[in-house]
Amino acid sequence: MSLSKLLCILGSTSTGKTDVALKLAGKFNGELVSCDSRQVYKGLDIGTGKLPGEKVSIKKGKGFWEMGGVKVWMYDVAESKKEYSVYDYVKDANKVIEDIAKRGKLPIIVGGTGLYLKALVEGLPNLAIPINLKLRKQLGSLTLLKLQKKFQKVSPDRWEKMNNSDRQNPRRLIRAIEVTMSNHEGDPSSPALPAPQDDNLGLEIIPKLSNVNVLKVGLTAPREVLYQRIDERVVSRIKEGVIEEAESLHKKGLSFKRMEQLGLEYGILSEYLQGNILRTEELVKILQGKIHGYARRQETWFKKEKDVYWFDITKEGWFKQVEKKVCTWYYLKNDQTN
RNA sequence: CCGGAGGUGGCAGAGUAGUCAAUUGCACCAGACUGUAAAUCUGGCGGGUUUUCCCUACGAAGGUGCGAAUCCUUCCCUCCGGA
Repeated sequence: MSLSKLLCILGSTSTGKTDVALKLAGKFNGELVSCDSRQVYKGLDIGTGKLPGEKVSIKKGKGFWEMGGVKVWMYDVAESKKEYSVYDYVKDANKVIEDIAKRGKLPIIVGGTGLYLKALVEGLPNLAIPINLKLRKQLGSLTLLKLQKKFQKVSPDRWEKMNNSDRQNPRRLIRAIEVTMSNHEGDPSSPALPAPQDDNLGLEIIPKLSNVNVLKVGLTAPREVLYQRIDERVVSRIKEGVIEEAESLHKKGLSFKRMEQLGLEYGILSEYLQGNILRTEELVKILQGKIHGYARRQETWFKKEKDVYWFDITKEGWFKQVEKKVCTWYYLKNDQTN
């Protein structure tokens, strides 16, 4: 792969990642690659914050959006009715990144979805084990207790290693069973194979980004500031027409059930459109609270992310420092690892 | 001014004499997370250096009682109806 450098801008929602990425793209000849589990869907625009905070011209090209002359990829790559998972994301994003690099541009990943970012940059061992719809449907009707029993039976050793929170998480249990069953080659009664710690099944299909010089720039703000920004953004998005956006998505055939799966704005908006929330004042409050929680979850995930250069966006001169950091990294020869 | 309803922890809202520091939801705090990740799940959430321990708490002040958020009295306040 001709790829050599990769810039990641990460951080929780409403820290202004896209704006920063756009500016850096202008300076360092880059193109953006969105790493967001919801921006991949067509039609979810206002609610997922596809549009930058600062005013720039927007054109839609083939497979990308163009903002102020900068290409932005991985928007609108999936239909909102269909499920699109990390697996799809890693596959598609890899192609996009490779293509950007081939054209001699700097790929800039703009990420709010920690799992996707991790999968893309570091790889995810079990990614190649596909979803087994039949099995999921079957397991989906079981109670928590039955799921636990089933998993204990199918893979006692992995059960032992599982933490308490995951043991009570039906979704995780189902996937764990799915992974184990696939290792047993569909026969749960056959002897268990070693836990797929390091299997590289997926690596042939999904190349991990190896030998790449990655710079991770993280954006943060104190809680109160973050919450305030979120609160303001909720209000302005309603003005921009998220409600109408959700409404038209539903008219075009997106079921309320599916909207709920999409979470946050769309999940709550679907409640609103169904009349379960009456006043928009209340809608705003609920949205704000939910997004605070989301931001918190993102923070706890990103806290563990290694080698991140963090910048507090409330500190004087933070952007200059970001630029400086990126600049020295960008012009550094690749063999002089930093 | 009269009649009716009511004042519970940040909010909403249970409890209506002992098992209540007080169900629950939200918010908030901390955390997990190898294919739904804006998802899903776990723990905490009056104060006191761990505590089967103490203190302060259910509008305020008194009272009854072994014991009150829960009963009685007065007061303050809120809401609805009548004037």
